[in-house]
Amino acid sequence: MAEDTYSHKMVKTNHRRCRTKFTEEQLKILINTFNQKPYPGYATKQKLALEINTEESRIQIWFQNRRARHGFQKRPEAETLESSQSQGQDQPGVEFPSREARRCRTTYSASQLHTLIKAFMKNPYPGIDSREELAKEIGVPESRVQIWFQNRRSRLLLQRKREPVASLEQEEQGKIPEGLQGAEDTQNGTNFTSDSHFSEARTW
DNA sequence: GCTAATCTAATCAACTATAAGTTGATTAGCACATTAGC
Repeated sequence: MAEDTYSHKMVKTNHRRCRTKFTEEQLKILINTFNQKPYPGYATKQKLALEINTEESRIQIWFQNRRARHGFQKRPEAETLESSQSQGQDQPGVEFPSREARRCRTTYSASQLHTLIKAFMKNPYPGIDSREELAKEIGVPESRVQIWFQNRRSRLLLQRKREPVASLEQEEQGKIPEGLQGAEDTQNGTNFTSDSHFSEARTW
């Protein structure tokens, strides 16, 4: 991460991403935007990121945490461009404008996928350093690598639950990532066991 | 239909201030998260 590029203070940690420390001015802008637009689209997040000189992915996380911790009403379902104009009336001052455009969907090439899958088989929980290295290698933002690993783990867990027998056979044939077979995470010394289904072995 | 993007809820962990609260980062998702682009 080009942490020196950004104006917020970064604190070095071992395996996780450095904790972002927003300045008062940055928080003021974030809170102000949140009060008007608790579900910003990609364009808004990008604009905010430029404005307060941070990464768009940090804005995303900040909004997620903010929504979760401030008793905020969940996003109304089935918003449409036409009907959404009247949304948000239950919360004075809060807009639920038409759902803004998402980030453009990333399309991975065969070689990018090959690299990602290879890395996943080595360690399904890469730390920030590994993710950044991978991101650099395949030429995508680190945040995309993080999302790819999240989705990959999710799909694999789902697949294991739906087809436990088939998954076992795959494991026997070595098709399941080592991380599910008790391989060691060399970055933090954490052991992953197949029974743990990833999460219970997380001991940051 | 597949899967990237997004979401909630729970939890970990750094920080501030010195025991506990705040908040950024990470994770799973269970009648198997949902939404949406290709």
